[in-house]
Amino acid sequence: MTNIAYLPVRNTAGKRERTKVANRQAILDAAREVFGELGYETATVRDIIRRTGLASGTFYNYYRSKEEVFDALADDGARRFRPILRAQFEQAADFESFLRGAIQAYFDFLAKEHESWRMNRPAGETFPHARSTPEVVAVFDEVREAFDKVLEREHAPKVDLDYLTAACIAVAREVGDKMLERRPVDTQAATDFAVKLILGGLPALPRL
Amino acid sequence: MTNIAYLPVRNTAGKRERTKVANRQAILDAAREVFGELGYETATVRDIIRRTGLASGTFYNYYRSKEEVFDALADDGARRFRPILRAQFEQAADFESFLRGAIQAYFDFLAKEHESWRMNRPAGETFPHARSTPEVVAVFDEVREAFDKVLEREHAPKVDLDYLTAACIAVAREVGDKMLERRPVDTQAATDFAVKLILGGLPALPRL
DNA sequence: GGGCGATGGTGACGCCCCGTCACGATTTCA
DNA sequence: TGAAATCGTGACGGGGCGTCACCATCGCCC
Repeated sequence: MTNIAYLPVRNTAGKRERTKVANRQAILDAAREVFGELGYETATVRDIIRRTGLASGTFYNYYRSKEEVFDALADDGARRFRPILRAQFEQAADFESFLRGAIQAYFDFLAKEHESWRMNRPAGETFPHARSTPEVVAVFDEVREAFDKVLEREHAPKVDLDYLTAACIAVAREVGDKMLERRPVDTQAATDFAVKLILGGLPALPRL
Repeated sequence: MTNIAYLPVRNTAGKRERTKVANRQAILDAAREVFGELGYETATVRDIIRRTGLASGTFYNYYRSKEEVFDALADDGARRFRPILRAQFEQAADFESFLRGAIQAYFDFLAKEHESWRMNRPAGETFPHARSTPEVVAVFDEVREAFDKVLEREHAPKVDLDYLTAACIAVAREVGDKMLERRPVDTQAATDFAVKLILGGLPALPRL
């Protein structure tokens, strides 16, 4: 009888494998903290790795550069947001409810992440706006696909989907940013604004 | 008779002053080229200064860092765009014509600048999205002011001006970016899209 | 026009961060 | 249990950064 319960922690593969995922995660966590405290520009690879207690060389066993670890963080965010977006799509009755659900979800997501990012960052410091990492592109594509399907379902006139997607994401991003600067942070109001702008504009768009 | 024509090049102040503006401009020009060829991240202060033939120390007599010279370039663009924007405002009959004029002007401006920036830059390389330099903030403020006045003039209902401005600039930026990726670059179509989206959305916006 | 103080270009220098690599410890597998 | 593979380690060379003492040149005034 090979009862797994008798073997200590055998349920999570070999030790090598375990420390690998642990290190990768530790670096990611440290990077999130350091970027939050020092700002992206100021932070150095060594600031990040120092916080993990690992040696400097070890960093490069996991990521090639500060940029790559930042992208990994962005990917991480996108990966966590994707299922939320998908859920909104699946339970949405029409375009309006999808749009509202998606934007509301994004703003809530933003507000929640806000804390873990902007912590003590020196004012004025800015992040590189999310790059085109695979997962981020995937979110963009997913939004376009969802738009396509929902508008198709409603027999809405064909419009420039690429522009529409870009515009919607742009509005969500920028209004989201402004929202975070206000006290109190009102995701409801911001959502209402963004949704009504887009929804009102949609019928006026040039047809293809 | 102190005829200026007899004095050679006395019209442009002393030599010190002249070389100063010349150097500053040379650095700015070199920076534009280098950023265009190498991308912002890859470019170094020494890449820039090397192209001017000046010594490395001289760079720091004019700018404190690569970031600052980039900001100066952004300021430069904003400063050149501002009068265009202002002209659109002054000759606009109503909100629609102002919006259309401003966005068309911005897209034309973008398309024109496009050449001098993206030259041979390695694909995927990205610029830090325009920072909050004074002149850039001024453009943002000017847009908001213009919106305010035009909407006031038309007795349009009060809406969240900050969100509206942010949203419009966001749409213009992002649709502009996408526009530049297409061949041929069609500023007309892009303008039409952006204007109709915003104009359609405006009446639907929540009132204050 | 000549001498003197101020201005600003110069490039070597020290500093720090980067990415690598040879080494050794630890784990895996037979 | 011993050999092989894996991976953490930190010292090291390379290079970009920002500074500074030096000196050529300019502006100014006698």
